[in-house]
Amino acid sequence: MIENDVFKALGDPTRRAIFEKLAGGAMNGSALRDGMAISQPAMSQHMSVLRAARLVREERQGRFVVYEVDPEGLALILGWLQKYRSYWPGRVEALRNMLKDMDQ
Amino acid sequence: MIENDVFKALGDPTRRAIFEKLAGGAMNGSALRDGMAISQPAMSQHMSVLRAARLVREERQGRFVVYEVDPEGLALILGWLQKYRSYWPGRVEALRNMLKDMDQ
DNA sequence: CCAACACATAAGCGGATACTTATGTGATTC
DNA sequence: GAATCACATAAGTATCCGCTTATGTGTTGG
Repeated sequence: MIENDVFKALGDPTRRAIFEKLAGGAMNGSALRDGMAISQPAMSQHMSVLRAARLVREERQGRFVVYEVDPEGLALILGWLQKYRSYWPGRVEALRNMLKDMDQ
Repeated sequence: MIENDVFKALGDPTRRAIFEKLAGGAMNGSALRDGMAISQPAMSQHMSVLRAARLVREERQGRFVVYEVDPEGLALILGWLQKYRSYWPGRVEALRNMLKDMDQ
């Protein structure tokens, strides 16, 4: 149940911070790590969780592994949210219209 | 950090099932419970988590507590997703397919 | 009143989770 | 080819989570 993995992955503030940083541009683990008070194994484990949730994908480049946002995970959340579209509040009306545009 | 609460709340399949059932219409705890193999205290605890995440709100009616979807929680997720909307477009196709699946 | 009902809270338990230190694997550079 | 670097994996630990049973709180109706 990958839907579960996405929500669980994002249910941790450290992983959301990592994801947000990655959304600014692809980078390797060391680059991700600096500025963050997190050990190398911890980062590696978080990346593994994010990858399983399809929020992040990776590509090996020499001795580096470059991580980048995988849109698939976001699409999973969007798909889940679609089921409850009728409850979306007026404040996100613009967002709803945007999805409508994308839908056709 | 309420954003954390939303993702954590949805990172449990039982709670997503409860939420989905509630999305079909407001109801009390006992009504929620039947058809689900879940004890009364467990349900009460789940409702507490969902309420804290602003995914559900409640209203006491006599000796019943009627629960209903609180759009605020969904808005929080949408708000979070919006930060990464530049990653959405490539996935419209997947979203459409997901919608198609859900339609049947 | 009090019995029945709807729900919340307390306490305890097993498994999951996020971290740590130590070590392994693979690639690069000198 | 040895040292170094980037990352993964192993193993241990403390905390968190979701469940259970038992009990408490508040409401309704006989």
